[in-house]
Amino acid sequence: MSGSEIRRTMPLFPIGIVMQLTDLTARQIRYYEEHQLISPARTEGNRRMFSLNDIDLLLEIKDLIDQGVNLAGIKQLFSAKEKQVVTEEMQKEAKKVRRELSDDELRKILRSELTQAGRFNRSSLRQGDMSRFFKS
Amino acid sequence: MSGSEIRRTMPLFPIGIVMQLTDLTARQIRYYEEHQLISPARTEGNRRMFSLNDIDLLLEIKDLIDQGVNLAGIKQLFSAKEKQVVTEEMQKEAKKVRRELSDDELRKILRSELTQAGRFNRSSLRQGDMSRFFKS
DNA sequence: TTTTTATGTCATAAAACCTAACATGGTGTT
DNA sequence: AACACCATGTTAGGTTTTATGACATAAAAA
Repeated sequence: MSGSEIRRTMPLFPIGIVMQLTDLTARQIRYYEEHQLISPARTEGNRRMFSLNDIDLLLEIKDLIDQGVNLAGIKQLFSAKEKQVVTEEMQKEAKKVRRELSDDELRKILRSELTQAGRFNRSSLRQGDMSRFFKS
Repeated sequence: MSGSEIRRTMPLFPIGIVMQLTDLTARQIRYYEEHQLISPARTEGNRRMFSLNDIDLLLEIKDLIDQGVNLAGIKQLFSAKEKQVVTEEMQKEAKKVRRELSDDELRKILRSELTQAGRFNRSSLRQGDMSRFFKS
């Protein structure tokens, strides 16, 4: 493991490249940032730098706009998705905890989970997948 | 398969990012280009844009320089590697052809290959592998 | 010692990007 | 119809980043 790893969150691309990759105009990209659908990093000199995740988000935004969803709607969908991620993590954590519980306690938890079911929207957006970008 | 695929050869990164990723100075990168170890693409406005492959090459150059190899040597190594790639393709092709040959002809070919063995340097450079960059 | 190699540094010019402001075609409301 | 708002286009003026070319220099090679 070298020290120079890049994450999907690492800011790599200037806006010009992102324009090509997403087929959005600079105006659109900046507008979406202004409305907090994305938050690209900035260089010391204040230039936007986008990560792979940012590009995924922009592609999702584009899809949704093509489907007639307005920015307010997209914002809602995004925050719903965040919630979903949170609940997924909660579920994992719950599983961990369960293993350390007695069967008795486990039954209690299961019962309470069942009575609270359906709290969150379970439908998922198309997951951003950069694999279509990186062919060898 | 969408129309917006990115290949390892697709010019994506400006020199500033490449500097961070490779820990080389702009001067070094330009010098290596001047001596034809890399050939990054150019924008309409004449700015260098680097692909993932370019970055791999730069990292290999850096490694070799750290090991005391000079630019002339690196150039040789690179063209040797190209040759190797070619021979690999030749070998594949040869395999294909062999399947269409009679056992008799096959024996002839094998004999001639054996008598000509060791023509090319078989040692391989560390293959550039961007997987260290793209962690999820 | 002289030359070559690899890199640093500086000056100048241009490309790419920034923000801010105003313009405009739809869409929805009164 | 008149108005307002949304999403985007366009233009202007300023800053950052990159390009090239020239000169400087330490280390290695000749």
